[in-house]
Amino acid sequence: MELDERKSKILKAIIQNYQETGEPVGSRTISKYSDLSLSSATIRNEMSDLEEMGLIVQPHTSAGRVPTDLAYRMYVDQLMKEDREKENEKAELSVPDQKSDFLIKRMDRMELMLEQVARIVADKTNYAAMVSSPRINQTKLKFIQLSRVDEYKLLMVLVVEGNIIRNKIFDIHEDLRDQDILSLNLLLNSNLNGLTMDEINLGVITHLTEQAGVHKDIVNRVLEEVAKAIRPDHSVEVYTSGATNIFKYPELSDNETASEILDTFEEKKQLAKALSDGLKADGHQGIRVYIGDETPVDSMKDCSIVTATYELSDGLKGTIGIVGPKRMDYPKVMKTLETLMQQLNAIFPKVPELEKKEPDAEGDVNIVEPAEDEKE
Amino acid sequence: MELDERKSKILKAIIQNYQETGEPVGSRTISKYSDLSLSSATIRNEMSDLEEMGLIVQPHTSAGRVPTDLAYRMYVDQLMKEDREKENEKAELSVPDQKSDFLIKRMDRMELMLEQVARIVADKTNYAAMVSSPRINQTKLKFIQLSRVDEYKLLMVLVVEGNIIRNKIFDIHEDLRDQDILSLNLLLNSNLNGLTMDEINLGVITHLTEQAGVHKDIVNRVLEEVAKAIRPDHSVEVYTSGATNIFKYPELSDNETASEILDTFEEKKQLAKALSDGLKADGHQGIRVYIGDETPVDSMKDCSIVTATYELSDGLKGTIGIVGPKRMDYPKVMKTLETLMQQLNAIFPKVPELEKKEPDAEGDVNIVEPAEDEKE
DNA sequence: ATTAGCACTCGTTCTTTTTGAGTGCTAACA
DNA sequence: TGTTAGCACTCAAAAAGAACGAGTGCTAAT
Repeated sequence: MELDERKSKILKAIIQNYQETGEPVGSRTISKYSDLSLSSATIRNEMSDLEEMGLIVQPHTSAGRVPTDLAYRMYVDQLMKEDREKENEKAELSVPDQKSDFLIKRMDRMELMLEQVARIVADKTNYAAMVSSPRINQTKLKFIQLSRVDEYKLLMVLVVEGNIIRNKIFDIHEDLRDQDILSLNLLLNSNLNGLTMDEINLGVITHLTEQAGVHKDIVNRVLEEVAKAIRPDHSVEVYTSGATNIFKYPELSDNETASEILDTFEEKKQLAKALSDGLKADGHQGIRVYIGDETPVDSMKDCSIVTATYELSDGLKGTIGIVGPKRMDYPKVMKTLETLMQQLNAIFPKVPELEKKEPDAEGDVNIVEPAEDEKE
Repeated sequence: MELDERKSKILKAIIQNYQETGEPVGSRTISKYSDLSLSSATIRNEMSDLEEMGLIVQPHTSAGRVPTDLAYRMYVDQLMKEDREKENEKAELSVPDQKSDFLIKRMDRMELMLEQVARIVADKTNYAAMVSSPRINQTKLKFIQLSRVDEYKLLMVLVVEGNIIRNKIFDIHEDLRDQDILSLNLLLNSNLNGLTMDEINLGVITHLTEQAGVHKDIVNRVLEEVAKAIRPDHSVEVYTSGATNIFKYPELSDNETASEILDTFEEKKQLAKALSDGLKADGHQGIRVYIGDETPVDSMKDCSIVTATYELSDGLKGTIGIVGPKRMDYPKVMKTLETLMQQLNAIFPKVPELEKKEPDAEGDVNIVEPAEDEKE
């Protein structure tokens, strides 16, 4: 059977109506709701066809129709598109940044900012939001330094490309003069700086340990940490917000389902997996839509997930995702994500290296500066 | 009216039965359940008295009785105590530590460890758990260092007592020779190390800025960060786990209530407030119980909260809390928290300063070392 | 003081009835 | 040939009613 113009319109009307009400939608409703003026009887005939095509089903005889996953897929891939040009109701969500910070107090850490982004998206859309911290793909070591903290403790500071900082405190049991520390620093910096994971090969390592002499175990421990710091797929944090929004959708808020979904949100590992999925293949403009069974997470078979990939200046890529009922407002969600991406890109311009900062009097914040102690 | 021996027993029986079943408990049940062999009629008379005393109520005529908040209060304060000596079913929960780390992979950060503690407690009790990171009361600055990262960026590393590390990257717009950095470091360390918040007074500050000469704005920015790092009541993280456990208790799992509670768990600020409450006045062994309306959080009027204060070696104090229905198993929960405290204390012994670490070959972990970049 | 007995209450559960939204089909119409 | 009015039919959900039974309070006997 053919999905002609009229059938499309009817299907779209059904989807949109169902999106709003959450109730199965009947022929009479469409007859009035849509602009094509047809009697309910005609609509019924068309609906019958649509059902045969597997695009809608009725929960029981004498109920209205509900779109199937297939219909949503079709909606997202085709039907929706046509409207999207017109629809220009400026999605005015404000990403917290340094300049217009009326929404946010201080955003001096990436972590806070991602949390805020999640919150804003969740508030704006009324769905649940999740954001994965960017993961680094191939990072250069930029700076390394050892310093003595007290008699038995050595502090190591690593800075990698993107100004991500990593600290580690070592206990030392051996004698170590300040002079030794100095030369170790020199040794490490001159040999390691600017190198990527791959470039630190056995040659470099043996050279280092040889040079280190008696302190070679310190060098080894340093190398271990370096490896951790620049390892490509080092684990990813996930920030979430608005998980309880699912209670706004009856089809998700029976205890069984809700509990499972919320569990997943608490146990962020699975979310991380779902989000990193989107990183691999960039669909249309980096936005991907998973409908029902397509979702990579078991507990969300009754949901849809929309993800988008963001990229910060240093090539740090992360994903932001929205979880809602299958009847979610796809156009709105996708629009939201799109403008969000644009804004993020505007804030973090893709200047290859050494982007010059405009010197603004006070507290000009380092955008990528996640490393701090765990407080505040 | 007098709460005699028998009434106590009956009340206790009611509470315990209700704790298990969640259903109003009737006279017949008690007549059989409790060891005092009395007919249901007698129990009924006593119950009538208990109701008059405000210790139990019936949801409606012809229903069993349910304990009031007052009854729980009495139970926690008195009734329960008697049994607690006998009850020695060793609460075997294993705090993740370095030695017995079968439960945990790597605990090289406080953050991870607190998360794990929350998880374990939640799993063990079947209630929701929350843990606040320790807050520092009066901290000394231990170490400070500036280093150049690249032409326009200066990295500052602070270490404060307890080996908490804080990083900050400054943009610099002025000329700064390596020699200048060295002397700045010298200047800062010799003047600030070992000082607490209070001791860094105007005298010290003016002396510093004077000495700094042209670089006095750098010093100012450093001081600003120092202030943040050692500020006494710097904000507190809260780790939670098992929030969805509330679905196990029907009285909490209608959508309205559940949604509110879960919201509170997502919005951790309120939890932080509730937890910090316990820090102030140490009740019996640091364990406090809030029943129903006593809870400091509005959305948890239908819950009870049990909190305990833990203290790590460096005088870092935090709170761990358990949220459950008012009919929670108080003895079990309190027991759990008690043994947990003991274990934490065992792992972090209260040696005043410079606790000697047993040198174990590899990766001897710094217990208090929260500061790292946001990954892993 | 305790208890057996009994009438009474009232939420829960099960069954029945009613309602109405929605369908499919047919026959008439343009 | 496509559209529509009309009508019988279905079935979930809502409303109404009946039966149940857990639990109570009271009284009278022990």
